Amino acid sequence: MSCGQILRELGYRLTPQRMMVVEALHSADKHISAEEIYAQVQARYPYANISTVYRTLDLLKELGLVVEISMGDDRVRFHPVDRGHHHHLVCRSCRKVVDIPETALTPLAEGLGREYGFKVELQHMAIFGLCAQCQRQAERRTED
Amino acid sequence: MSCGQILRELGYRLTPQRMMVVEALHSADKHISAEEIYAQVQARYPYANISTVYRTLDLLKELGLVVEISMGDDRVRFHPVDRGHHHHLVCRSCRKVVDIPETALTPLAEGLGREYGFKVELQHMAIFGLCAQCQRQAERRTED
DNA sequence: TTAAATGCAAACGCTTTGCAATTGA
DNA sequence: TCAATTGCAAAGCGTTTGCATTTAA
Repeated sequence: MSCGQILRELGYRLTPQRMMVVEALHSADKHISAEEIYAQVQARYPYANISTVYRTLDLLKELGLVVEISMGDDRVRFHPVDRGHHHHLVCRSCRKVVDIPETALTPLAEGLGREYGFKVELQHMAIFGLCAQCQRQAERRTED
Repeated sequence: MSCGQILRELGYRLTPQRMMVVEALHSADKHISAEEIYAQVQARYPYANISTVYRTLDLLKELGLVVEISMGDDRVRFHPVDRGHHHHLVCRSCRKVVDIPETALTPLAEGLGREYGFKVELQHMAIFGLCAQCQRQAERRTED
């Protein structure tokens, strides 16, 4: 069932603005920020307002249809959950993001569950560090 | 060697303001935000300014003496590295933070290094999810 | 003595909010 | 019809910046 249908079924109005936000979320091949969604919506409907975008995203988050993730910069990004789960290796140096499968973290999640009773949120996790390329650059600088 | 000594040795001025920021960082038993540091500094020296706190934190970060970590709320927190490394299980529901040893993440880090050439930043990582207590509450709500 | 550091005030960028006008069901 | 939703404008919040003044070395 689509996000739009779910909204209507739960008694929320399916406004054009909400539809456009949902479509922008689904059209994105990568995680998308509120401002990027707003830009897409505004291109189709110039009177659209960014506060509506934020309010729609809040609603979708509340309903569990969308997850929010921080990639280390200050703007938060969004992703529809029906796209499947995966995680992200975020390079602190070049900001490149590599996606990794959900399974890469299941052993960790199981371990933390066993040890601490903590249920790791396995929807979208960002792991920060240095990518291979930036590691090599860092080594070169150290050698000089 | 203390942060203060290191600063001076690298040619930076050891001002009272910088000393107070460093002391606030070390006095905190948990990770501390810029505003919390500012509050402590201001209590001792009322003319202190929060921009000086931010500038000092930037410097300490640059020198690798302090790490920055986001616990999911919008304000970033800080921790002196000489306190040792560890990680955090942050409950998205009650915001409680449980510290776990660095070793809890080494298998994951080794795996990601092997598979993707990615060097996980093992200084301070925040892992989001649900604590045991909030899991039970969530279950109870579902049963009703 | 003087470059580095501070205090101040203003700006910044993202996000939220109050309120009157609009609109989906 | 009428509560839910929107657009607008303004504020909120943590953080950053430009600049004149002060200060550690």
